[in-house]
Amino acid sequence: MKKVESMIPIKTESAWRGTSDCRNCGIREMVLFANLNEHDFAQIHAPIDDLEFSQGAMIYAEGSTAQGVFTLRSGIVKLVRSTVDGRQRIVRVLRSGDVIGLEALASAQYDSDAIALTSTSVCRIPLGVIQKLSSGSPRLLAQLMLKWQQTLKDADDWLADLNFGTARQRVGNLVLKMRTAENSAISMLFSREDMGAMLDLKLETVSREISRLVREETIEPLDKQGRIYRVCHPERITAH
Amino acid sequence: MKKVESMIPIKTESAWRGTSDCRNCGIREMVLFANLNEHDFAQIHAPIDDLEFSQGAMIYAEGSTAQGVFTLRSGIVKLVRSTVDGRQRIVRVLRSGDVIGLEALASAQYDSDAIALTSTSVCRIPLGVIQKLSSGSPRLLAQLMLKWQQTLKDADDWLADLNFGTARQRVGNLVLKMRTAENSAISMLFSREDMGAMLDLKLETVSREISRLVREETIEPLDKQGRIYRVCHPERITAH
DNA sequence: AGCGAAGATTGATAAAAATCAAGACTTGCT
DNA sequence: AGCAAGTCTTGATTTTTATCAATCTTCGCT
Repeated sequence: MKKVESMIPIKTESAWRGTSDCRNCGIREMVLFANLNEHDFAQIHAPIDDLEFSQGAMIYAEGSTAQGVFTLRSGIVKLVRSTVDGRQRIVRVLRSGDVIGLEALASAQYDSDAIALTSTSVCRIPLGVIQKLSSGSPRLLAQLMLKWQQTLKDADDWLADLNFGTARQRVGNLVLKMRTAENSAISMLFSREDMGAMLDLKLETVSREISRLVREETIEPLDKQGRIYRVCHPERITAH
Repeated sequence: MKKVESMIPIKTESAWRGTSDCRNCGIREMVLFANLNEHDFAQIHAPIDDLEFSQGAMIYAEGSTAQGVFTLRSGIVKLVRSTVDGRQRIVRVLRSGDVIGLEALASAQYDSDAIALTSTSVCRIPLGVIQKLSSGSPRLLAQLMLKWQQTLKDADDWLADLNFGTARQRVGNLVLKMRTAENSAISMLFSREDMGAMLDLKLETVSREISRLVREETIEPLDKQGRIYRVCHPERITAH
């Protein structure tokens, strides 16, 4: 009953880019180490690796033993679960500043596959580092709570916004959700098959709804492969 | 555009049943205070209230300021979010031993409505108690991580299992998920409208699929209102 | 530049679910 | 017991989405 996709060998190439200098990290305010002080940093004894994954590479597999928690510096990552009947369901998509694999802190294993949708740069923080800091630094503890809460809210948002209503509404809401942080008029999408797995729609239906949005001039394609769009009239998606 | 349901005045009756004696709580192993010792308990200075909510009562509202986190001692609670277009979406259902409103720890407000589906008994733990203990007790901290992780996994499970596939599969999976802890052959369901809001199906579709399961003798009704069923052949739901 | 593979689009048709509508069953109330 | 309100069930029909199938585009490769 295995689907063809699962036959394709999973790429696992990742490149070690060095050890992170967290004190001077460009996205430090967004992530776990946001408000640590020198005393906190002094307690970090294990190296925090800076890793690079290419598109399609698997960052970790569902059920595998966890070495650490990841911070997504750049790129887009999908969390995939296999359902009872063997199909693949994308439960969420993560972007810069998000924490990947937080669940490992509690159970030392991952609850889903994490796969890079674009080439991706992450920091891997060993579980021991977080465990040590969480009891010693109230600053990290607060940040950790915040990340748990954001992750949970994200999960619920994903369910409430993207898996409810007609195909038109779902595709529209995904377009809105995938607008970039830098420019809220630009939305970066995925392959039609991945979008289908996110929205519980078939890829043809996704394609039709995207085409319709383009035809109605609500969005405008900016590339030739149908991945980047300008959102001209977001209000037309929200409305109705 | 408001739906009729939202016009119905929300019942808020709750009864104070006293102050909890957490040391001797019957479900202590299941919940936050699982492995606290005497020293930890001595640090609890605010009273933990034992509250009772009747069916349909709201435990808290989305966006409201949080006084505490709740532990569900008995009963069933739905978490409801209003979507952009004003409809109601049930994001999850919680049962005995689950923690309600964990998100309040990070942001001091709740991310959804919590409404009792049956009459319900909860403990309310003031935020301050958990904040104090989480920095002082590694035992509570570990338990807290575990609850975050369980809650997140629950959310993702809900999405992957219950909002994917045909109406038949969704209703079937809900029946399986709602089997009671005491007797895995008994499943306790909800109003067809609530089930629809959980599965993103219309109530008539839910009704038809339940009828079909009964007709095919996969499940057997045990009450007259269609809330309690015996699951005779769980394998028929999983299969195909 | 031409070829081939992978992905996207579009069309025709079938299947699934929503909608509209009627009737049946439960339960609480007087 | 009888009535009323609410919920559940079932049927007929329409709308939406899936399925099957045929191009069309883009992009990497030689």
